[in-house]
Amino acid sequence: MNIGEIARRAGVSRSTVSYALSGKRPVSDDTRRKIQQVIDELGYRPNASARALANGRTNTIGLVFPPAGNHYTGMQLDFIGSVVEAAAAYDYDVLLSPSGVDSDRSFQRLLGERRVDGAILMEIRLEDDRVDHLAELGFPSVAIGRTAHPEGGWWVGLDHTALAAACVHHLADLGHRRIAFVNRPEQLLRAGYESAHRGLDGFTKAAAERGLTVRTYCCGDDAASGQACLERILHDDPATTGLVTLNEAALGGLYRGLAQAGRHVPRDFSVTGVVAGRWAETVTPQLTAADVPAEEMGRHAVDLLVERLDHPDGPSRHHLLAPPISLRASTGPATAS
Amino acid sequence: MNIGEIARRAGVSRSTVSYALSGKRPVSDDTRRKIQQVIDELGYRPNASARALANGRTNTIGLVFPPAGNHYTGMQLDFIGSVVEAAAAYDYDVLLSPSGVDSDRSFQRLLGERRVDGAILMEIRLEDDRVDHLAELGFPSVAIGRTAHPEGGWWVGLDHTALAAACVHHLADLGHRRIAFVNRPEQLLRAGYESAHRGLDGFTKAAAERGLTVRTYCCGDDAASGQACLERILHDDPATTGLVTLNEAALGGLYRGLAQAGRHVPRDFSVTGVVAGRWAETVTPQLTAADVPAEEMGRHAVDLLVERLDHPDGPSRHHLLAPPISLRASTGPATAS
DNA sequence: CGCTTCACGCGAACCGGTTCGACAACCGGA
DNA sequence: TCCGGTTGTCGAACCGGTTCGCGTGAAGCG
Repeated sequence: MNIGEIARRAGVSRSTVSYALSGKRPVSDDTRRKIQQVIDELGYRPNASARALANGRTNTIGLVFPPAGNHYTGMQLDFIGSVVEAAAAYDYDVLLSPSGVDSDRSFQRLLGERRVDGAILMEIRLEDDRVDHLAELGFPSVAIGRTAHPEGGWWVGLDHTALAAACVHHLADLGHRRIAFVNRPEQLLRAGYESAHRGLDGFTKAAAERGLTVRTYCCGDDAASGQACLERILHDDPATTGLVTLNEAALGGLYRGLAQAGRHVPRDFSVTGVVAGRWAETVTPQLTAADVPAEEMGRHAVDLLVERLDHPDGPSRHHLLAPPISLRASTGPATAS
Repeated sequence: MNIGEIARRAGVSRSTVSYALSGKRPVSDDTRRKIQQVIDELGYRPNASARALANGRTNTIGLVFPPAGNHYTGMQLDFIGSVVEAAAAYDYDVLLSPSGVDSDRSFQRLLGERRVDGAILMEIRLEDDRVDHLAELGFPSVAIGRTAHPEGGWWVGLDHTALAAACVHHLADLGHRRIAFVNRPEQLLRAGYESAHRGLDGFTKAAAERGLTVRTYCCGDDAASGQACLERILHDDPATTGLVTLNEAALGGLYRGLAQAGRHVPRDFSVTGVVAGRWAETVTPQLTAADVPAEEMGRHAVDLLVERLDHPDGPSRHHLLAPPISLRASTGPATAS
């Protein structure tokens, strides 16, 4: 069942059916009604591939996300969900593309074979060849994250530097003098992940400003690693009274480590960081944290991409977000020890 | 840059280029080399829409997942990740389709417009019109979950009945006599979600078998609801000493409620349920639970779908999984009270 | 009444691939 | 030398839409 069949049954030509559907040329009410009736009767829908071939747009956007090998964090899930939902509102479908080790292959599929009109990139690195590559090609894309040279690019990012610094100031204001930083896994830091780098920067600078004694750690994205990391922290400096973390997935393990060391949160030890709000609330006591507005970021990314697709020659745009710290129950004044 | 351009530069016809690429007819080594050289030079890749139009296959599978309105659980994330990864291994892309309120619209896009060759459905209901609809159409699809009448269908499911029963027996063996069941939200139960129904069934029957006193609850998919639910449980029957849950997202809240009621896990109260292993380990004490093998299920679903696509006339297949309970630290003998 | 104007619909070309039938060149065997 | 079979290549048709240019009949106008 194709457009020719509809045309035949309605007693008109294929082009007339096409115009009746698209409205790009006037069609008399009579014929339009007749065509619509046949379409409803047969439940006809135009073939997406044929349409994409003819007018050069697939009405699909690609979402390039990290490989499953690493554990997913809740934040990534929220990104995916909100991107899909926002795209649906614009009548775009979302094609998932794992950007694994051989990111070239996946990229070739998306771009070279023209499967998508534009792309949204997650898990950005400070020096990101994917971003550079797309920029060179002039291919419409929006990054969720910000490279070291974001000027002139399209992105929506989180001000990790400021957020980590805010966490440090929060702890310093409470009187903490010896604190630790729990980062994402070392492998990601070495790969240049922007959140890991900027977060670390913000933490280090703010701590220096306040004259704090600090230690920084990398930690795997799971509970067991979090627990192990906390043991190292207390082993390296038992006088530590607080920590800042970017590592959502390790949070449960950090709490467990504290409980087993007999440190009560927040009486003996304060915990804070940058974490999606929904996850900050699952731990007890609930985490005082800068809540990552993942859903808002996903929506923004789609809005920007659609704008870029609709106005290819418009100026580049971006959003830099810096949500405030939500005070919950995991931080408190440093005890005189 | 298209196949005609390649043909021109290589001094051959378009069909020869096509055959050189597909290998469906012999091409002399000389011409093949010449063609390959031009292709490499120009970085040519065949247009996916054109190819899909010509041979009737998109090399894309649709993943129909629940709308973002409800919170996602970690399990769903694991499904998505493993499906994408498994599909990539077969050279399939994955198109995400939110099956929201107007699931018809999204379905029409996927099927009517022929965007995908097959589909994987998540969040199955006992009476699921999507499954029925696809079965009527003979459209290749695989369900992650099992309807009330799974005979002759393609699916990969979890034996929630058996798993919930196993949890009850585990608690009963430890001497618990009064236990509660914490289900998914009431809205989902009413909608007929299979895990909620079968889990409840398994719990109820096993409890009756063991002569236990039980209460069952529905609980929202977030920590606050979990905490509230636990308060209700202890209010309704303070002598309750254990619970079984399917609700991953509420788990943190349940623990918090217990802590605030002064019940120590596992000394005063035992907690168990059916939860993805990775999340069972984030809480303290770690949850004794039947670990949902989400990644394995996603892989199986893709395997089945690809088999169905390759052999449209083969007999239907399915996998019913029933992972054992992993003993961790959240259950213990009932205290004589 | 003859002329322009406009609304409407048609046919053909095109998007970029795949596939089928035909044909030329070459080979060995009778 | 002629014939039959291979091998390699080509042209044309096709997949199912969109879009451009043109023709036609009716309405508008002096």
